[in-house]
Amino acid sequence: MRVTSLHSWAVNPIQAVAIQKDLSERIDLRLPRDFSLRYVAGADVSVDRERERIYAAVVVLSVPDLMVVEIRQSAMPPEFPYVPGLLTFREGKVLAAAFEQVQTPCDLVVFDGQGLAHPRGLGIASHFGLLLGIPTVGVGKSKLVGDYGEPGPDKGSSSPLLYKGERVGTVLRTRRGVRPVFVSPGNRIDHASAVDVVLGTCTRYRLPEPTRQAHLEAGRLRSEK
DNA sequence: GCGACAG
DNA sequence: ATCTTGTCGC
Repeated sequence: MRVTSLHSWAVNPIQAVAIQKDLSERIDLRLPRDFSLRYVAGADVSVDRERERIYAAVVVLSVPDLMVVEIRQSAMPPEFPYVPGLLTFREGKVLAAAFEQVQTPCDLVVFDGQGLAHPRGLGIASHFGLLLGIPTVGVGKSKLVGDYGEPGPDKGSSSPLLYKGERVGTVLRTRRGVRPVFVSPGNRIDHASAVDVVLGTCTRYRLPEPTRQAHLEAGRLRSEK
């Protein structure tokens, strides 16, 4: 996959915020007219503070069978601290290196984190949506910003996530009884479609397969040796 | 000043 | 994110 160089990764928190404000203006929540989901990818990272190493994995699955068809990994020293709201600048560089190796023509990517549901409207899913040029969805295990009502207990139950008077995502129950996940559009996708993609890629676990598989692969890379 | 705070 | 086996509950 081609990762557009819209900016440097060698920045400080002040510059990172400026980049987010600038890029957020380019977010488009409209689904491409010719969109069809044949291959979906998932991305995630694992961090080893002891070895001072951050491991990334991008896994591609076919749709609708959800079989893993490609796995790409990358590792490097962390160069940016974890700061709520600036996650992309900690995980971005190593993730980009993994995406560059992907050969399968992916139609959409699911990220472990927020998309639109971010202080400046540019969570990791939105940011990479711009860098990759294809639809992206953010699926966070917890909330970063916004208010919501607890969704019902059944799988598929949801409630809108609101922030500053706007809808920024959906709090979605992906399995009966489990804690809900926070789904938000990255770029080039709407709220309803984002939820459809998540429900369509969830099997027997709380997290969708793309992200779940990526999480496992990042962990395996970290464990080898 | 106080509370919130993706991974 | 990460430290970590068994165990309580649907």
